[in-house]
Amino acid sequence: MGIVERRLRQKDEVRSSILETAWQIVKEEGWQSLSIRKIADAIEYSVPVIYDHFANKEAILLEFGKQGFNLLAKKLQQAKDSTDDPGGQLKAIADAYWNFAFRNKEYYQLMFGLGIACCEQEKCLPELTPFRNLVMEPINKLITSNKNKQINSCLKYHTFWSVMHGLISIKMINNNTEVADELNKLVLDDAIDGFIKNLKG
Amino acid sequence: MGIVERRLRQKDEVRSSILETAWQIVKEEGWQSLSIRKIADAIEYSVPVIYDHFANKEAILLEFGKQGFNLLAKKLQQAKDSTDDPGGQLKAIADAYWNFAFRNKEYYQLMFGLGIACCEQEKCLPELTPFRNLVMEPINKLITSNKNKQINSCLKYHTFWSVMHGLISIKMINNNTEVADELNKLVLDDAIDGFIKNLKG
DNA sequence: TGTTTTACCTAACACCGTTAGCAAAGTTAA
DNA sequence: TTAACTTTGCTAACGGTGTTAGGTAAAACA
Repeated sequence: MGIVERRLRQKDEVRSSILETAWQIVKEEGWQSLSIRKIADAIEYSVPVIYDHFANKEAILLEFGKQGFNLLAKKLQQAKDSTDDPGGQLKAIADAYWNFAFRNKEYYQLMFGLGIACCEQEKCLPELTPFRNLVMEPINKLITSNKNKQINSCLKYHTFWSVMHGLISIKMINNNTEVADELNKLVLDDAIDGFIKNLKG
Repeated sequence: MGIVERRLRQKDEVRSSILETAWQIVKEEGWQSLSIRKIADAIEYSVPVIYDHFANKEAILLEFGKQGFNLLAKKLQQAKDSTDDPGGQLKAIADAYWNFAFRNKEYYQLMFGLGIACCEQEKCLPELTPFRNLVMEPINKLITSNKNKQINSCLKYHTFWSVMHGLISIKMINNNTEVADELNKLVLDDAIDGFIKNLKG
């Protein structure tokens, strides 16, 4: 009897509509003004229904954080697959990371915004491992083709990531004030070029 | 007649005690749990009194943001004054910036935390100009002693700052998980070394 | 001493996240 | 078909938030 299945399906539909609606609110008003009551209003259910699907508000934000990490991983994979040259791969990855951040500002802020749901706990860090492996491989290749093999690749991975995040954060903070958009692209290229040059020795 | 002066003095004392109390709460419970009512309770005044001194809660946070920028500027100035060698100056500045961030975590998060009072508006950016000038000078010196003088120093300043911020943010997000503390220092040195090497050409 | 300004408070408004408890509907078994 | 049970969804509340309107009592001034 498919009754129980239909029920599960219906429950899943409510869950989905919660996420969809929440995401729409985040996109339109920013995640700071997302509220349980707004979601409930929009999906035309009462407030407590939402708590049948999510433990609390943070769990909803966390869901988006995970979505973001998965989407990012996909984009970075595609970037890496676009070429075989390790240096080119790093450049492509950096570019894809950059584009992801600004084409999905809401995701990025949710994923890395200080003080918010995701990434403060260790829980959600597993989603980062694909990223790590992705970046680590070309770095390792560049190092092995280098004279000075004493370089710590884990350290280099960390540097790469931090540099990326820094460039993006500062641009997001400055928003459209002060620094022109083309300049920001130059800053990215500059930093990544320097990083790769440094890797090659 | 000093009556009006005494009054102003008393009013200033209340203002100061608001800021002191607020800062204590921020240090003890984090800025996310700072509330007007908590401040009012602690200073033993009613809630609306606080609005005689600050337009709203954000204005209080903004005040701390400004304090933070001024303190940072002082620390960086000291760092720069510690040596005459431009490369050494950049290193010292980077070190001081790093230390400031982690010794004054609350300040740093208030200054750069996405979605919070400071630095989303253009208003508070003036406080950043000392930092800019400070970093720009040694960068310019390094460039002029370089063969390839086509390098844009404004771009380099921006890169320097972004890299710094990225390293710090990622460490703050990861907190004490995953990456050891000594490694983080290495990452900083690595990135800044690479940056300076790149500058020298 | 009466008038005006200032300081301060109570009480409210409109939100927020979260939960207890109840009513209605749907499902199952006798 | 009826009775028992489970699920679903609601109302209403609790305790919290930022913010403000309006009134009172004290202080300063004429």
